[in-house]
Amino acid sequence: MSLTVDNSTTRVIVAALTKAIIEHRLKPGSKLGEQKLATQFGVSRTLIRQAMFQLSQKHLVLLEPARGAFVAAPSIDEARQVFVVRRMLETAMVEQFVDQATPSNFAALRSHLKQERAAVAMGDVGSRTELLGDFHVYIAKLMGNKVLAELISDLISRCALITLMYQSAHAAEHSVAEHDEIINALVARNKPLAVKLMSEHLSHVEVSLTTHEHNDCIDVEMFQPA
Amino acid sequence: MSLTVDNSTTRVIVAALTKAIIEHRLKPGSKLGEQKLATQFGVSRTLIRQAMFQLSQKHLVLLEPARGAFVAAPSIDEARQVFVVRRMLETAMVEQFVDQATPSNFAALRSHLKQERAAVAMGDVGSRTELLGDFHVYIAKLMGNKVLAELISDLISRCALITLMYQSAHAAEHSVAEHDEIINALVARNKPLAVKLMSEHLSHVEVSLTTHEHNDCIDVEMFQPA
DNA sequence: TAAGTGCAAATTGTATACAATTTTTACTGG
DNA sequence: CCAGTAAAAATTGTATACAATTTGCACTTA
Repeated sequence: MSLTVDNSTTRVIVAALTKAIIEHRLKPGSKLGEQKLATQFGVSRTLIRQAMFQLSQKHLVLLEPARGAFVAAPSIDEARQVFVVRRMLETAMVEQFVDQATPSNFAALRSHLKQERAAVAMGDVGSRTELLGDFHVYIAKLMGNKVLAELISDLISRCALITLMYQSAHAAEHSVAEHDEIINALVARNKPLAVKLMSEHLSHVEVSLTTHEHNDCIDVEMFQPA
Repeated sequence: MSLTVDNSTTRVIVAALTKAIIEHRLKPGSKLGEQKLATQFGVSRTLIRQAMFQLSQKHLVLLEPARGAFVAAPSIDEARQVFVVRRMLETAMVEQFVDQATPSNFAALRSHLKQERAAVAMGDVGSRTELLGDFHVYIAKLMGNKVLAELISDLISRCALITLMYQSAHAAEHSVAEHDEIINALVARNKPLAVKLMSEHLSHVEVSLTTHEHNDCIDVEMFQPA
């Protein structure tokens, strides 16, 4: 998201809660009481409120006026909209990248792919999803467009909840394989193929999510902040 | 931006400051002291801090840790990046809109254009720029994609400072004329033409901004909150 | 029993108080 | 006169206190 702010304490809280939400130790719909969190983290409500603000920006929590903060429960429809936007943005991005990419850019992507493989092999859901998403952000960064990179990062984090909720280990492996194909198309400077592969890749990810039904789990549950 | 939060008091403050920044009563680079603003608005620093957070999300102010808030001074280069992204997003949007738009959608766009003309005729810089930007957001809304609408809205507000800084009345009229042409292409379901016109339109807006030099004005100045 | 009412407890919203940091100012020494 | 430094003032960061609102529960009543 790249908030320019952040006194690191708040950042720690945001990171911990993000991890907890992503790992489903905090379930969608469950309430995040300020005092409860404040005592858990050993800080005042002030910092918790700041963290809630930032998490709401990441669409990980929903702030309801005078009622409090709740872990977001994004609808499948919202996720679908996100993927429509991602296809728009990322096919155009790939198209442009093919024209301007340098050999070192390709090397960087290949290096990143290696990390993805490692993470998938390890089986840690959190870092796996993070790295799979970073692949897309990384391309934007290599193009030197910070705005684009931030935007894609936002879009990915926006449906991170859904992704984590539904993406299986198998689908993760599939993603890595497709990233590999995309890189090959980029290296070959095959623009139509790269665009096609990226578009299909995003569709696959989307389908792998939306085929599952959206079961609202509203259990409130305790969690340990690291 | 659509923060889900907001107790209306903060919203008022954000709106007032946004207006002040956009109308250059608060100049880029000038400091926004918390206590000063708090007394001006007759509230506590708490609400001012909330407002600063939100304004930093809109890229209208820059938050520097332990140093305070400053009116943003976006670089021309950042604006250029924003326009690269907008072209990616909005050409794809138009492409899709041609396929799915209904006659009532067209009527809605025409109606909006009428408002734009009125605003440009009136000469109020603030509402003029707002309406010109809304045209783009409106298309996204008509497509039923809230995520896309929010995103485009963010992108527009992101360089609102620059737009306001440099867009002349003449350029505004030009924009309205181009909006008109775009609508005509959409109504004719002429996809390639619509895409081309949208792309060129965004380039024109961009050029009309970047041809000016970026003079950093760092004067600190008082302002009256309505 | 189910719905409705009103008070009590809990929770969020805002203001204020205190701590930590930065900026300014005044002073010293070269 | 200028650079460097230390104390003072101002400003931001965090915690706490109080106000306003919501939630929960006991109780009444049809």
